[in-house]
Order: sequence, then C-alpha cells, then structure tokens
Amino acid sequence: MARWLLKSEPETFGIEHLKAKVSEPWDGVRNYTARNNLMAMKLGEEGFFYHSSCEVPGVVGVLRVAREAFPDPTQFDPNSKYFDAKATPETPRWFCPEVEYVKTFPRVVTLREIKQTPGLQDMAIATKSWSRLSVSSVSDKEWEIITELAYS
DNA sequence: GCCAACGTTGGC
DNA sequence: GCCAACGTTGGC
Repeated sequence: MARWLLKSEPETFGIEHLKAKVSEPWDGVRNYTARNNLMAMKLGEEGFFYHSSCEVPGVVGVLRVAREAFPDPTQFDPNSKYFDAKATPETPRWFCPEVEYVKTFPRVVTLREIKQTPGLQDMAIATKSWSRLSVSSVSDKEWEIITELAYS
C-alpha cells in the first residue's frame, strides 16, 4: 500500500473540516504531477493531512482514500474557480478521489522539523524543487518517522 | 509583503 | 520549438 501527503490551507479546508464530513472529494487540483498522484491513490490507502500557508505549516493528521479518482466535477462548472474550458465530460483533464478523516495527531509535525530530521529531508515538501507539489507520495520509512514524531 | 521556484501561455 | 512574460504557490 502506498502512502501519500495532501496539502491544504486550514483556513480554506483544514483537518477539522474533513473531520466533520463522512467523506470529501479532493477537488480543485490543477497540476498534472499532483493529478497523477491523485489518480494513483487506491481505496483504503492512507495519507498525511498537511496544513500549508498558515502559522505553523506541518503534518497534522491522517486521512484515508474513501473512493478512487473520478472526473473532478468542478472542471465542468463555469461558475467554479476551478473551471477548465478545455475539459469536457468526454475528455476530462482533472480527477479527484474522495478522502475520509482518520485521526488528528496529538501535535503538529512541523515543516521546520521535517527539514531538520534525517530520513525526512528528501520528502517533496522539504525540497526546493518539489515543495509546492500539493499531492506527493511518502515512503514507508518517512511515514514511520513522522508518526513517531507525532507521538513523541 | 517579499521572493524563489515552477507551470502555463502565447508570440515568433 | 523556443523563450519571455505572467500567474500561482507557499515559506519566511
């Protein structure tokens, strides 16, 4: 089973928002690399929920894939900020899975900490070139280290 | 608010 | 196909 990391701005949609839902489509992603990761996510796989653009950016908890990727409906909606005129229902460009809340960690594992911890420094969010990627994969070892930090 | 980094667009 | 210009992300 693969592991993932999904970024979101807590003011827009944070882990507390997800917690209040049964499941939620992870829509609005408009980057091909991130999209390809979304399309690779399998039912039941878990990911870290990462809070970005906030006071303390970092990993705050865990989510799980509740439904595998399907065409993101917002690309067809002219009133959506995610509307894409080049996408049609016959040839969709953007896909989203649905995710569900699993748990909130007792503390935030901060980006600052991730950058300083041996074994985590190759994570996308910790590198210059991939730091902006909103959906990335996480190795088993990275998953283990971050989970350990969250409970330390 | 600043700026580094990357993606996309469009002229040629 | 190249590349300049612009837009967006997101840490700091």
